[in-house]
Order: sequence, then structure tokens, then C-alpha cells
Amino acid sequence: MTAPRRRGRPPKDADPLSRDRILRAALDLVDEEGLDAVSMRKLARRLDVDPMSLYNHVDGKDALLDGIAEVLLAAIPAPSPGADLRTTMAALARDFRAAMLGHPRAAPLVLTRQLASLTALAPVEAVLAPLLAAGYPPERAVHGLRAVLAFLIGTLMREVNAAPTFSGADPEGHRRRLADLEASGLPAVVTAAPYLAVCDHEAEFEFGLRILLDALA
Amino acid sequence: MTAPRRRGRPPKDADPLSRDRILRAALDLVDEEGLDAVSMRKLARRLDVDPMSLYNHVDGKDALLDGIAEVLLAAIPAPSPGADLRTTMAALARDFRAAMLGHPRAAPLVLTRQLASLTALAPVEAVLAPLLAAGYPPERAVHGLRAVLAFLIGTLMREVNAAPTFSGADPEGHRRRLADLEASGLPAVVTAAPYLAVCDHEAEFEFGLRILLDALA
DNA sequence: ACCTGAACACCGTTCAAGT
DNA sequence: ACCTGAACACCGTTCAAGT
Repeated sequence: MTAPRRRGRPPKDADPLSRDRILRAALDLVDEEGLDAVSMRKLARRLDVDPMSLYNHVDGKDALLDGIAEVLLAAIPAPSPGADLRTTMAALARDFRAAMLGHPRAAPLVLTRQLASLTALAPVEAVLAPLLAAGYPPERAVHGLRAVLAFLIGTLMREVNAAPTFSGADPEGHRRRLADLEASGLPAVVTAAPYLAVCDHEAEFEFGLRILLDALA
Repeated sequence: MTAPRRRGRPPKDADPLSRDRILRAALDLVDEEGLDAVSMRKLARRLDVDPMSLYNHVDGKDALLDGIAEVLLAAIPAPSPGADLRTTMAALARDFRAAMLGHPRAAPLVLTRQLASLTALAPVEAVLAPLLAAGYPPERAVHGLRAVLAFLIGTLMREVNAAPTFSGADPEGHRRRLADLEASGLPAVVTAAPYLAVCDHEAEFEFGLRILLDALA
């Protein structure tokens, strides 16, 4: 059995606390138990530390959540410059999506919050450069960038919030949804019911990305 | 001074509690103090009622938030059927946006949560009908619907989260953002800096909507 | 500089008791 | 059927006390 913690600094054998270690533990916590389960106290318990110790490295709960979002954003690989618009944009969009799907329960933190926006300047450069090279006036290039970003955020929000059943094989749920749609009596809804009752997120993502890139090219 | 509340049913002169009255008070609370400020106890205080009384009409805090989202969705006017795709879709998108901007602090509830999806079948019909009439196969019509919806959600999420300053006239913040962008040294970012430093949400919305409708027409 | 514990002002919700 | 209050198991954060 371990001796009870005394006051003051911890024995030197304990791993020192650090912002980095805290953020990694927080992301683990979100992955395992979801966003609502995050609390300073529970996180401290996981790190075997007093709750107030966290405040030496993180500015409070809100800053902690911002920090998790940053960790997620940092996982997006750097864009390789120089390719044409379609290639660059599609690669960035797919990498962004992959990063979010790697941590679906934490993803709303980056999709929902006001990103400091300066943290993500490299991808912005990677997208704007080919747009400008293609002769877009800067104002229109920014519009294009923002339209694609909005689509990305909306698609991913749907994807990470969707019940895991909605996409995959849950025959019972699927049958019930289909029946509900067909019972609506609305003609176009009834016609499209088989496609409304399921959602292949990958296909939706690729479809939307394609028509947006078509529109910009 | 008012006599203290006794146990049991309230005196007959008090407005009876009801799901509807609770949801309206909750929406007011969100509008005034933001989503984080919503608590069952504070809401009960506003209604001059014991916190536990709310549970007779609402299934708990999560159901309360769902209820607020439904109220917001219900504020979208019914689509007028029969017009062509572009007219219908643009009208629906603008009405949806207007409803969210009417309650920007509550909007994330409908943008973020898994809508029961069956509550909003009328707009789905209104969008699918002209797509099918234009000869779209049902599967592609559903793709189109979902792409536009994703764009809408992403745009509105940015809009309701953005600092009010980012769009309007805050010369100091604007100057600082512009300086930061120009200091990045990234050539495309520097070129587009004047447009990256501000965001006219209305213009972004109309631009994205236009290119999506172009792509679908 | 960093860690700790007690304390304060809150939460959501269960449950038994009222009318 | 509906409302109430006490109680339980939690929160985030301030502040003084430790080393």
C-alpha cells in the first residue's frame, strides 16, 4: 500500500505534471467517456494529483478544452505545397476529416469553438496559393476557402454526432426509420425514403467535396 | 411581502407550470445569459417554482435542451411548395438562417445536436420535390440535400460563434488581426490578408449558397 | 515554482412526503 | 396529478498553507 500524499511538492519519483501530460490525459478521458464526462476533478484523479494542481499548468476548464482542440488540430499533417487546387484542397479536407474521426467525441471542440485561427495558417496558405495562382481575385479566393470550410465543418458535425447505427448495419433501426419515412405521405420523401434512411458518411463527404471543387474550378 | 410557499399544489392564482412555459423561459434564459448559464435550478428560480417541479413536464436537462432546439426549429416558416429548385432552396436556407440568427446563443443546440430528423420533414419534402422534378435520381437528390445542409450548418456555426467584433466595426481588433496576418510571411496569406481579417457573414452565406445551387442546377 | 486541502457557491437528480 | 424539500453525489475555482 502507498503512503498517503503529504502536502508540498511530490516525491521526486513521480512524473512531473505538465501542460502536455494534462492535455493528453484529457483527450484520453474524452475519447473514453465523452465530453460531458470531463471535469477538472476527474482528470486530476486520473493523474493522481490534487484538482488544484492542474491550475498551475492550465488556465481553467475552458482553457483545457481549448487545449484539447489544439492537440487535435496539430495532428493534421502539414500540407505539401505546389500541387494544383483540386489535389491540395481534397488532401487537406481528407486529412482534416481523418483527424476528427480519430477522436469523434472530441471533434466538436474544434468544430464548435472559435479557433484562434492563427494556429491554422499553414493550411490556409496551402489552399489560397493555388486559388490565387488560378487567377482568383483575393476576395473570391477567401470566399471559396470559407465555403469549403463551412461544408467540412457541417459534414463532420453530422458525422461525429450521428448514432453509430445510422451509418452501419442496424437492421431494426433501419427498418423503423424507413417505415416512418414512408408513413409520412409526402411524395418526394416517400420516393427517396430508402436513401434518407441511411447515411454513408464517406460518400456524402466525397460528393459534397466534388461539387464544391467543381464550382471553384 | 409574499407569504412563503407551502408544500403541495400552489395557490390557484399562480400560472400553472407547463412544458410550453418552461421551454419559453429556458429560451429567454439562453438568449440573455448564454447556454452555459442554463441550469434546472436557475430556470426554476425564474419561474418561481421548486427545481423538482420542472421534472413533471420535462424529462431532465438534456430533454430540456432538445425542447429548446425544437422551439427554434418550429419558428422556421413552412416552405411554399411548387416553386423551382433555386427559389425553394434559397428561401428555405434564408429562413433557416434567420431563425438561428434570431437566437444566436441557442442556435448551437439545433446545429450541434442530432435532430430527431422527423420533426423537419416538411422542408425535406420542399427541397427534394424540385430536385426529383428536375430529373435527379433519388439518391443524388439526397446527396444534394445533405451537401447544402452541411454548408448551412457550418456557416451558421461560424456565424453564431464569431465574436460580434469580427464582422463589424472594431478598428482596434481589425488592425491587430491584419498585422498578425501580414507578419506571417506566407505569400498567399499576406496577399489575401485584408479579406481574411474580416468576415461579412451575409456575403459568405450568399456566395456559398450560390455556388452550391449552381452545382446542383 | 509548484503542490495541496479546506471551503464556497454552485450543479442534476432520486426519493419520500405532502395536497 | 402535480408540487415540494431534504439529501446525495457531484461540480469549478479562490485562497491560505505548505515545501
